[in-house]
Amino acid sequence: MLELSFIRNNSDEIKNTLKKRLQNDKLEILNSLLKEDKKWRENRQKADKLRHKRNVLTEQINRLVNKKQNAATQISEAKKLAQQIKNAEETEKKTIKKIKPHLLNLPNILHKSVPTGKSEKDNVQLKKWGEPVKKNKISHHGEFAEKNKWANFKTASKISGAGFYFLSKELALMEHALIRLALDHLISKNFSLVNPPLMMRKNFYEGIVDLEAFENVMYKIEGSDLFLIPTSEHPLAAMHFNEIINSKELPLKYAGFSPCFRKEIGKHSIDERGLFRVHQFYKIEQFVFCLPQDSWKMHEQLLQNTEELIKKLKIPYRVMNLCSADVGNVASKTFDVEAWSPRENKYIEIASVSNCTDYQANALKIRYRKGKEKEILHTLNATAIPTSRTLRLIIENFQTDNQTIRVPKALQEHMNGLKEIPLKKK
RNA sequence: GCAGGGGUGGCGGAGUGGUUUAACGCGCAAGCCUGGAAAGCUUGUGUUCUUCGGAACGCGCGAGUUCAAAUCUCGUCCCCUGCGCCA
Repeated sequence: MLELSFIRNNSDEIKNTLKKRLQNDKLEILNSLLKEDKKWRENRQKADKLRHKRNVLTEQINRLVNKKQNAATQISEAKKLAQQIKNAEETEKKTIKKIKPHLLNLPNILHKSVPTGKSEKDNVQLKKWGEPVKKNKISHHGEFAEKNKWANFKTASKISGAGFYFLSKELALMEHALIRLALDHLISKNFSLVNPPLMMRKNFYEGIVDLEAFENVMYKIEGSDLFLIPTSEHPLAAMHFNEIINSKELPLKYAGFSPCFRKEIGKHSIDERGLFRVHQFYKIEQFVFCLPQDSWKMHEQLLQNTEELIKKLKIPYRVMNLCSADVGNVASKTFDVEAWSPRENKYIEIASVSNCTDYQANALKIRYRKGKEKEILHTLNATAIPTSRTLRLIIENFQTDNQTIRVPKALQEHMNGLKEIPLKKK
């Protein structure tokens, strides 16, 4: 959520961002917001004056009552004020109610290094790593997993629906290995590990998540205002809600671990037989609170951490600088890390690294203290490893001709030393 | 789930309808002092609006009573204690 005072003084910058993001329809929201804000401030002054009058009268009454003198005149005068104040306050409330949704609708300001573009096709490739191998004969990862009894999509979809899966045996073990690999890596970089709540109240998502997520992405718990988390990013952000953090303690670096629950209604369909677009997966997330002047450097560092992990897995990847139309509303700039899929002969999205600047922290009132100053700090989030997609890419990239998978070296120590799965029968 | 107690600034903690409308302490910051530091002293330290004089709001959150609410009433969330239930 943008700061109201920022919006007042920087409407041109916001207009510019809206145009770049292809959200011209929101120009009206901005105008209406500025209008309502002006109205609110005018009404505020009117109400303040009335309340001041009442306070003066109250003080007089107070003095008279203490001296045991008659205050009837003042009391009746104050009574007359009551209705006027009530009216003014009601107008105030109404205006605020109009302003709030507008605030939630405006996206974060794009960083100047974000390329202008119209769709994901305009994302700019920053770097490439590894040798993408084209393979003609490669099994579909889902079928391959089913054949080895590592996954059961049929039964899962019967009992839970499409987009769910049972994982078993070596593949289930590999999921744990991936989690452990990511956690160890982040802990070695001084991140502190957090297992957050898996459900969170609606008001803590407001202003830190895209509005559409409530409808399209998040599962609501019936009979309460709790939502299942689509990523540990959200409870990690909310963890320091309404706090003032001493600048000496910054940056705060967290490694969040949780299952992620997503409805994903929208442009993309759910995988019938696969581990790519699913309703549930595990994710290790990097989340950072830092000083505003440090956030862009931190953004690069988080990307580097994510890259290091994929390099450890030896999966070829490339890094994309998302263009203006593709950066999410909450972020100011986002890198996507895309890993190579030999089956599809293309790179597919596996991680996302965002600097949300003060957008989330403003909504959650997370500030830092530096001398006398108190300011909103910056938040960043980045995928370390998402399990299901990574498992798919391992199955595809390390399939051998004799229908086994080489276990990436970095995972072997977390898989009882297994070098290849399934074990060949002698 | 039931009963009782509670929620006050960055923290601890006063205040139980009306005396400048959050005392006092700690922490933090700036200044003085110092060769430098510590200690000490002084000042500052909730939010918003403002015509920069001030003003309004603020005691978990939301309603209400009253001329006036941290204080009274109702709802709600959370914490503590005890009992119950449970993996």
